[in-house]
Amino acid sequence: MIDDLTATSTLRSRTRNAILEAAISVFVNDRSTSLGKVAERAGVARSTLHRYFPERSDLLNAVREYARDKVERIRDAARIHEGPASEAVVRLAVGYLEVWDAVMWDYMEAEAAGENPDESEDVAITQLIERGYKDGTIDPAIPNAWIQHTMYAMVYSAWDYIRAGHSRHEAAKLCEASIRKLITPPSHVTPPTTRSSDHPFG
Amino acid sequence: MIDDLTATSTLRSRTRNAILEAAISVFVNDRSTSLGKVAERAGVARSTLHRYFPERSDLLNAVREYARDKVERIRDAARIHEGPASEAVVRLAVGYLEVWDAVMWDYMEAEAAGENPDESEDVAITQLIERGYKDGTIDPAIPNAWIQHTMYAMVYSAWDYIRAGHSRHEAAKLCEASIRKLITPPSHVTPPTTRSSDHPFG
DNA sequence: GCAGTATAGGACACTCCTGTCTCATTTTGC
DNA sequence: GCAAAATGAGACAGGAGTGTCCTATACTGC
Repeated sequence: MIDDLTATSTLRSRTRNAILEAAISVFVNDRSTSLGKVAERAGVARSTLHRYFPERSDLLNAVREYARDKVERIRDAARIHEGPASEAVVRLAVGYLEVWDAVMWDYMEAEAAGENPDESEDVAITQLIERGYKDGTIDPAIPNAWIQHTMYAMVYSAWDYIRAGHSRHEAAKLCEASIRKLITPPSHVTPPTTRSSDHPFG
Repeated sequence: MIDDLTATSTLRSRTRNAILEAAISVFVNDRSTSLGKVAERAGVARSTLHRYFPERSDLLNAVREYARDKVERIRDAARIHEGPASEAVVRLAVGYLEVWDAVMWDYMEAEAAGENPDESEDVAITQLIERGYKDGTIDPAIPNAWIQHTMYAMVYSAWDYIRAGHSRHEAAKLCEASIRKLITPPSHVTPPTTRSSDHPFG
């Protein structure tokens, strides 16, 4: 689990983290949740919350940064420059599943802020998919933007599948297999790094 | 376009429909939008809105019913009992794309209301997929619930793809092709009803 | 054209959320 | 154990949304 993020075990940062975690977990469902409920969720008095984040916008900005860091950390861990591009995409997706609330936040932020078409596209991921076109592990007939959309959609599916009562492990396996199906070129066989002895839906 | 739904051209029902359309289009983005903004969006005074729906909950209930009807109408039009099950799933998905706001609403409602696992599963769709397992057009290795999740996810992807500036036609095509990739059994070739001369990503 | 109906616009009290205070209590670091 | 720091609990005014009401205006069917 990636939980002790910036956990400099001092009280201040523990409280701050508790508030941010509560905020992100609550705001992904309803962005207009009252600060009172955020504080309650964090196990903290509303006055304390205001001490850390004087105005609502301060909290929102902090959550923005917090989520961005969280997602970037996962992206780094996915080593998207290593191995076949298609497998890197799968690793990235499974990683995203771990910090879905932050990913969701980032995604919504990008949508809300960016009025330009496809501003939500991430440069690093766009390049990763380009690499996949070249190394032959991603079907070049599928537009880059569409692959990004469907990757996020699969992660969301998996997260929702977990929420519906299924195991995280099963959801991750299904998510992996589905993404491979979506992006693998028609003629391509199972990528080398994957143990092909396992049935995709084991 | 499916627009003149219950359009009994009388003024009352036209106003009512305008309010409901405005409500659903606004609430899918932010469930807590003020009634003033809903009224403004509908081109109607707030007092008029209150005349039709005295309390906020009345409007919410009406939207719930309105969305449900809209989705059911699309489902009927998709003729899910005809032809290969996989193609029926594709037809259903493309239909859902037409009334995405209503589908989204239904989905969120089911999630919010249902605390039981998988309550969001729809009986008719569950049976459709079961039929697909039997007629060999849907991979029986993929769990029924997962197929439903991914189908919704693909429709969402397509809708978001459109919102990002791409054409509705392209989004629908990509959605179709992706769903086929996801659910078709490994050994299965292009289903009979589809013109196999077209490249899936034309 | 006329009576009946529907609407726009605004006033009003009420509730909830917000941001700012203050003060007592608890926890930390030494 | 003690001083400093952090927290909890509550008061308070201002703002926004809600629900109810009323009146003048625009529209409908006959």
